[in-house]
Amino acid sequence: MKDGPDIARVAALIGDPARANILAALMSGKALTASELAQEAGVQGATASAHLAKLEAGGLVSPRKSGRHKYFTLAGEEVASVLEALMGLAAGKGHLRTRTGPKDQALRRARVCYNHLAGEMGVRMYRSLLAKGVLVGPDLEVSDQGRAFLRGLGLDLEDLPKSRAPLCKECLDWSARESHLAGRLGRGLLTHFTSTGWARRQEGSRVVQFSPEGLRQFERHFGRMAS
Amino acid sequence: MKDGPDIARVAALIGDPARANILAALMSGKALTASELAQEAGVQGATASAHLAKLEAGGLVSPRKSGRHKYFTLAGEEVASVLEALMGLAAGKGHLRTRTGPKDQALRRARVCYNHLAGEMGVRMYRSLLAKGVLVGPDLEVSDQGRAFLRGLGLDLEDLPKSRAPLCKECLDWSARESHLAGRLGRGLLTHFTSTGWARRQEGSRVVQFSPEGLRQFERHFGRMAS
DNA sequence: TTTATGCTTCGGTCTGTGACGAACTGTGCA
DNA sequence: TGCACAGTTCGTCACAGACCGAAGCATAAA
Repeated sequence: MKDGPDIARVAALIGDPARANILAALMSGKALTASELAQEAGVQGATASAHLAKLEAGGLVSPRKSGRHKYFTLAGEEVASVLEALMGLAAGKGHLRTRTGPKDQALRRARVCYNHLAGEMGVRMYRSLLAKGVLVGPDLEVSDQGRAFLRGLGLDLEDLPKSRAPLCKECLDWSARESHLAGRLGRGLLTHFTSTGWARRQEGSRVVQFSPEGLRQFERHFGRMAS
Repeated sequence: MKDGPDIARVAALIGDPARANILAALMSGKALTASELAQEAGVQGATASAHLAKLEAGGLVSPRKSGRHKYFTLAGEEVASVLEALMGLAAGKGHLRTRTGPKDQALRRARVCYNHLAGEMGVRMYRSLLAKGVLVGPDLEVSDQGRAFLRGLGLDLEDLPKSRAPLCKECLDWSARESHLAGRLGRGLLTHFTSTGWARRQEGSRVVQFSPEGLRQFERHFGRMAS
């Protein structure tokens, strides 16, 4: 039964603790330099460099040189998806790295997944968009009324950066075990929330913090959050 | 940034070639004995036993003793999902284990994913079910007209084995890069296809072979397949 | 230029772990 | 009762690869 793609290579790449830490750090969606990643991973620069070379060769991260710095990002949404799915498995088995604390609570509620909103609030938003008929069909197209709804939020689809990446894509959530919205629209919504001041990214973590006013607005458009 | 679950442990578990082969073999959905898995993985019995113990401790496979045999299956749909997602990544990077041959073609067209239908035909079926309104809403509930449609196929929801597992669940396809249907209904549909003789499982592989009549029926209900 | 900094390459050490054969346990069949 | 077979346990071995410090290149600032 040696059908199909070589799964072990990719998994082994993710399977090293240092590399896993690097990838987890990159899940924030930010581009980080080699030395920042070395610190995140808890290893020396030389070691991190070797790890990053492997990740790059394996197509999991993309480098971008800028001056004497080298910035790394995840290679794409698909990589982020797999990482979230793996977190789902690990969390389900109770292999939590840290005991569930207040920070963990915040992570479950709202966090950045690569470049879009995840956690309970991300799931809530996704379900609401489907229920309202903003996203329709198997391909998650934006309906006409959906465009109107988004404009009501202050977001115009035409303003989104154009690229070959799909407009809408679903991504499985490790904490809520349900899908949330990724893709260009997912990214657009998150940046919209932060740029309007409804939410802000917590420094050095993936937590997304909503302001009281931002939460009120969020609930007005997407329905009430439990508790 | 040591947030979240311990992803490295699970990934390392999958990252060993022998274990990856074992898991890939179990993706057929069949329960296999320790020695069969040893052969699949290409290692001696003792080695396989050690690997299986680790996989079991990690919660990726579930054992079931029967006489002097010990059968293993994947621990659940979620595990299968992650494996498919990993295959997607690996395939996308061109890390194909084998050069694309006729068998690979057949795998892309229709194959078993744990216990349900995947590949182009699985994706086609899933999209058709959504378009027809058989499955509705963010939770993929079966509508009333959906029940009628399924009865027309000869499948009664009441006949499905009851369990706590969700009725409908989506699973990402590595070859088509779109979702297909998992969950109890996904399983029910595949077994329905095989029990009516529309399709049969190819021995020792994950390929699903549709008979001419079966293909005709499939297309009548779910729309025409390309080429 | 010189100096400082970020990253990579090189050489060397060391731990982890995957591999095997052989011996042991337990179940089923004759 | 004895044999055959499935699976596990144990001891040993060997290799891969993770890690570090120091030296080597770059690029940017002084």
